[in-house]
Amino acid sequence: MLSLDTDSYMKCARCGKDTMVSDGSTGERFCGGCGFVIDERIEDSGPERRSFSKEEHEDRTRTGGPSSLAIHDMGLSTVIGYDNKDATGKPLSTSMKSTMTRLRTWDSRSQVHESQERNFRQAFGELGRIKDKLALSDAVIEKTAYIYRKAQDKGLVRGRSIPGLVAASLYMACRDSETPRTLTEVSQKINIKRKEVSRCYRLLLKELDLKMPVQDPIKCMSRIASNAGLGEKVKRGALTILENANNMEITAGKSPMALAGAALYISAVINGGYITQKVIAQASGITEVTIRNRCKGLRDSLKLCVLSQ
DNA sequence: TAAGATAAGAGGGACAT
DNA sequence: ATGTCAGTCTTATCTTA
Repeated sequence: MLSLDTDSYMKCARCGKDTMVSDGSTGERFCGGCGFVIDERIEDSGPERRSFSKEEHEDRTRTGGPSSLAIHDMGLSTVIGYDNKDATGKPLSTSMKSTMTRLRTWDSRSQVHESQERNFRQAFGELGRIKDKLALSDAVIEKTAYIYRKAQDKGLVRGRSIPGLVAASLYMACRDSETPRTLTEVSQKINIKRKEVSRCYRLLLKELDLKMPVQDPIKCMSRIASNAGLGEKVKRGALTILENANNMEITAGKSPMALAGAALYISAVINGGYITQKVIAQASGITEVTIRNRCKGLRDSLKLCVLSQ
């Protein structure tokens, strides 16, 4: 009798029933039948390309997957249809029509009822734009939304700048999914002071009790290499340099981008490629001075390496 | 002109008070 | 909570090859 459009139907991986329920606050999903939990559902990054109504079908290229954490209600709300027909297609009686009108009103109100949800809408209004600017994957955006929701649950949003926290969540999502984006990049593209983002990031790290992997210089390397137009051979050379440096334990506390850049520079020089420190510096977003300093360290470690062999 | 050196300052972590 | 300290990175400027 109600015409419901919902995309929450999903079979449980354990019991196979259509009883998956999602926790509205965190986006975690569990099976209402057997209790099977899919934690961190954003880990499975395959885009959901299902559609359950004509409108949604036409719309899906713009909105991404029909169920997204980046939509304020995760796209899981029910919508009461407007055609005033029952499930078999027969017109509704007059009294039922007025009932449905009333239900519709309450239904639409409840969707934005909580201030949390309004907050979330505000926070994610421009996320799509940012995604394009930083060339990020859907998975990272989903993770950003997941982290932001966690922060919201902890009450970290109140009294703080929403863009700052979104930026911090985004940076955190990048770190977590090993997508090398620097704090500076993120803050520049979102147009917030780096300091602010960095403060929020540390707050999240502390309050959410999360451990972030240290940025891998090797991941940064290929990015710098392509920025600077360096070849495969140079990259391989830089890789061994970085591995040596890791073994020598001189990498702790150093900026991974700087290490990667310095390794690439040294490798390029060794392999006869002509490249200036300036180019590397621009490609990595690190100053020439820092590149030089890292070069010094890496060269020392390389010398020691050769001597000990 | 590229590379190296030096100095001053910002921002943050560790640690003690 | 606040201050100090060592370490990193950045900006700016000067020197060297």
